[in-house]
Amino acid sequence: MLDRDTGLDIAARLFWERGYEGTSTADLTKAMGINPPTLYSTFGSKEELYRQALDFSIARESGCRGEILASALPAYEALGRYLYNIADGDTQPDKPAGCMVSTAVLQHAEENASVARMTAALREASMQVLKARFDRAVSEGELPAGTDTDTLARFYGAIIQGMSAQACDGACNALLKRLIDVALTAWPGKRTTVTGSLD
Amino acid sequence: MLDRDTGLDIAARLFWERGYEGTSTADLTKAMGINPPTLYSTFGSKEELYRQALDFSIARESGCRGEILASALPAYEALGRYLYNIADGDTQPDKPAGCMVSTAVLQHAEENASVARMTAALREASMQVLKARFDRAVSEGELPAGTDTDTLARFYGAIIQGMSAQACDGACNALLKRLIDVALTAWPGKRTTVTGSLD
DNA sequence: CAATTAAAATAGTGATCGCTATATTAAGGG
DNA sequence: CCCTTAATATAGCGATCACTATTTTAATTG
Repeated sequence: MLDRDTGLDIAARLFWERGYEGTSTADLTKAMGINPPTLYSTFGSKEELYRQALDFSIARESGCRGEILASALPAYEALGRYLYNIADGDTQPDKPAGCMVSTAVLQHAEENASVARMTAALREASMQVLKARFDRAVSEGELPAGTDTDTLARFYGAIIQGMSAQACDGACNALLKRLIDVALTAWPGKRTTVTGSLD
Repeated sequence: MLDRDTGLDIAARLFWERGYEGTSTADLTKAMGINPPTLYSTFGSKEELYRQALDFSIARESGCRGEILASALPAYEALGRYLYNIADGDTQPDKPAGCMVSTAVLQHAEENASVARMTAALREASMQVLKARFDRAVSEGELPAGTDTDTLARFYGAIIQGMSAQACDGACNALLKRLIDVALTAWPGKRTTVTGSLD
C-alpha cells in the first residue's frame, strides 16, 4: 500500500473538493489506489478518515496561520495578514476552491450530524483563536477597553466563511482581498478606506 | 395527491435542512405522503424539484426583501433593515437554521455540478441586487462617486453567507445582529460604532 | 524448501440511490 | 351496469452506498 500521509493527502483533496457527503468510499479507494479493506484497516471508517484528513490538511494548509496572530505584529496588521493568507488559501491554482473547513457540512443528512458537529467545532475553535488575539489587543491598548471581542471575532469569522463560499463560486484572489480591505475598515478606530469627506 | 404548493413547501423544508445531496427522493416522497411515480410525474426529477422548491421558498421567505432595497429609505438604512431581515430569516424558531441558498451546494459531487451552478447563480443575482442599490446610492449622492460598489456588494454578500454558516452552527439572532452592526461600520463615510478617540 | 504469518485482492453483504414499468384502483360516460 | 380513461400504488430496475468475509498473494520464519 501507499504511504499513510500520501493517502490522507489524496483523501483530503477529494473531501475538500466534493465535501463529506459528495465523496464516496469508492472515490477514495480508487483515488488512493487501494482496496476497500485497506481503507478500513488503516483509517477505521469514512468518518474517521474524514477526521484524520481534516487534521492533516489543517496542519499543512493553515498550520502557519497561528504564528501570524501569535507574532509581535500589531493586532490590526496581524489580522490583515491573517485574512490575506486565508484568501490565498481559498484561491490556490491547483487545489480546490474555498476552505475545506469554513463552509463544510453546513447542510447535511441526519445520519451525518456527528460529522457536522466536528466541522462546527473546528470553526468555533478558529474564532476563539481570533477572539484571543483581540483580547490581547485590548490588554495591550490596541483596542478600546470594553470592546466586544467575541462579536468582532465572529464578524471576521463571517468574512472568512463568506470568502470561502465566494471562492467556491469562482471568486478570484484579488476580489477576496478587496473584500478584506473593506472588512478591515470595520476595525474599531479605523476610518473607511474610501477617500473623501466624512460627514 | 396533496396540493402542489404543499408538496413544494415540504420539499423545500427538507432541502433547506439537509441540502440537496443530503436529501433522498425516499425522504421527499415519504414526507410528502406520495409515491415515487407521483413525484416524477409532478416535478420531473429530483433536480427539477429542487429548482422549483428554491423558487417557491425564495418567493415566500425573502420575497419582500427586494422591497426594502427598492424603498425610498436611505441606502444605509435600507441595508441595515435588509441585513436584519436576513438575520431573522436565518434564525426562525420552527424552520431550519441558516439560509436555504446562501450556503447551499458549495462542495458537491461532480454529478451535481449543475445544481451547484444553479445556487451559485442565485447568490450572484442576490449580490447584483445589492450592487444596484449601491449604484443608486452613488447616483443619489449617498455614497462617494467612484465607490467600488461591486466590492461593497460582495463584502455584504460575504456577511450574509457567513451569517448563514454561523446560524447553521447554532448562532442566535442577537449574535447575528451584533455581527451586522459591526459590518455596517464598514459603510463608507461611517465611523466605527466603538466610541472613543480616533487616531 | 516448507510452514507460518501478514498483507492485499476479490467478491459480495444488505441497504439505499434516483427513477420507472407494470399492476391496481378509482372515476367518468354510454 | 360495463367500458374506457386517468390517477394511484406496488414492485422493482440497475447502480451505488458504506463496509466485510473470504480468498489469494506475498513476505518472513525455521
